[in-house]
Amino acid sequence: MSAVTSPLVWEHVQPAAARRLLTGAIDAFAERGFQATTTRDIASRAGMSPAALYVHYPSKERLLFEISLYGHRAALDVLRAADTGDSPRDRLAGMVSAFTTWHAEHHTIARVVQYELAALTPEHLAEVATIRRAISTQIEQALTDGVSDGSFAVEDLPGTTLAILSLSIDVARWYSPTRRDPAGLGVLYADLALRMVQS
Amino acid sequence: MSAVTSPLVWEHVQPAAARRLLTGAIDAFAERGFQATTTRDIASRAGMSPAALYVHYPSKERLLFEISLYGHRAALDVLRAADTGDSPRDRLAGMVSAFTTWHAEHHTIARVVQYELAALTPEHLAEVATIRRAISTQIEQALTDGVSDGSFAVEDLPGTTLAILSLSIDVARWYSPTRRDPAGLGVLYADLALRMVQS
DNA sequence: CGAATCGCTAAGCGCTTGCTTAGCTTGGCG
DNA sequence: CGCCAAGCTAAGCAAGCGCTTAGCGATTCG
Repeated sequence: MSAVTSPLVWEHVQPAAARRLLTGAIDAFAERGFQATTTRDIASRAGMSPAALYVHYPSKERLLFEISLYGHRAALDVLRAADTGDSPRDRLAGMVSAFTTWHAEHHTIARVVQYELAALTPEHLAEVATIRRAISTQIEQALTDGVSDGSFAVEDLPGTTLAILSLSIDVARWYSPTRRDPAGLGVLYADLALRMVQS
Repeated sequence: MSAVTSPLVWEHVQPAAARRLLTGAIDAFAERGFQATTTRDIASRAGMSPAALYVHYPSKERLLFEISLYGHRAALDVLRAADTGDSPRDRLAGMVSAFTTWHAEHHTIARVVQYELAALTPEHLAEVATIRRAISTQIEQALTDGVSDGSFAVEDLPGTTLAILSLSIDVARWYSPTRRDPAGLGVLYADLALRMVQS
């Protein structure tokens, strides 16, 4: 489906120079990490002088926050859009498949989203943590419903929720586009998740 | 020594000042990341002046390499020591349980091991990559044996190997000692891994 | 004893960092 | 035309970086 496989769209970031800075920052943060990335590096990826960055963003951290916030929202949107099955089984399979595929397809931004949380200010981290809790709840609800109707057998509900999310999230750490295709990985992981919980 | 790093034994690092620098570096790297950690921070955790670090280690990167190398070797040793069951089922359960427990118990060093690879020099990274391949092989062999004797049904062998390892490794990202105990987590994850592959 | 060695500190070097300042160019509009 | 705001650059500042140097006190040993 298009929501899952379509590339991330950044048209809402205006003007174009701000957008070039943002996408350049995503690449740089994913490659080297936030701390090892210099404002000079980000600016040069956008074809600008270092000072131009501060016309559009007040700080390097703010750039990270915009990326993190948008990335978290996109991931939650993908999860919710995939939560459409008729049975808990279909819902879980659809969500794990979509969430995994998203982390593979957008592994660059996913890496920033998942591994640079510590570089955010406490206020910005709190804002992002709200979205993270919603993501977790989305999976946990499907598991709860499956236990209720007898299709799932789950002893440790929070632990199993965490494990399933963890599996998809860790894709961002190791994924490389030359190794396997995102959609196929989504199918494999949906199957593994189902086997983990089915009664 | 901090409570976090005490479970691992570092007596082989001599003299004691070098050991204090190393364990201080583990805590600092795990907390802030390699790039955000200063040599002044590491030295002050060991109760020394910054210059004293260079009496024992030629560079900050070398300190990371010693930590990464020892951590990888410890993880591989734990896996091999747990590969003692009579059946593929027992072997896989034992290894996943031990590997997961290790990542929870030593999540501080595990974080450095898993997330600071990019800060190593190419030569040091290559040395560590050899151990990582051995870790992967250890799990893959148990799966292969289980498929051969019919106890496992695995369609995508490298993909499933990666998923099982990924599940344990990601524990280092989120684990906090206040949330759950390492041994219980090992048992849960061993069960999840078995359900993923059993025929 | 004197000389050498070990483990350490105070001071600081050369460089890079995030960010600021001053000023230029461009295009829209009366 | 003159004026101004938007978007940019060149230059640079204060602070902090990894790492080096010079030298000091304690210990070891011929």
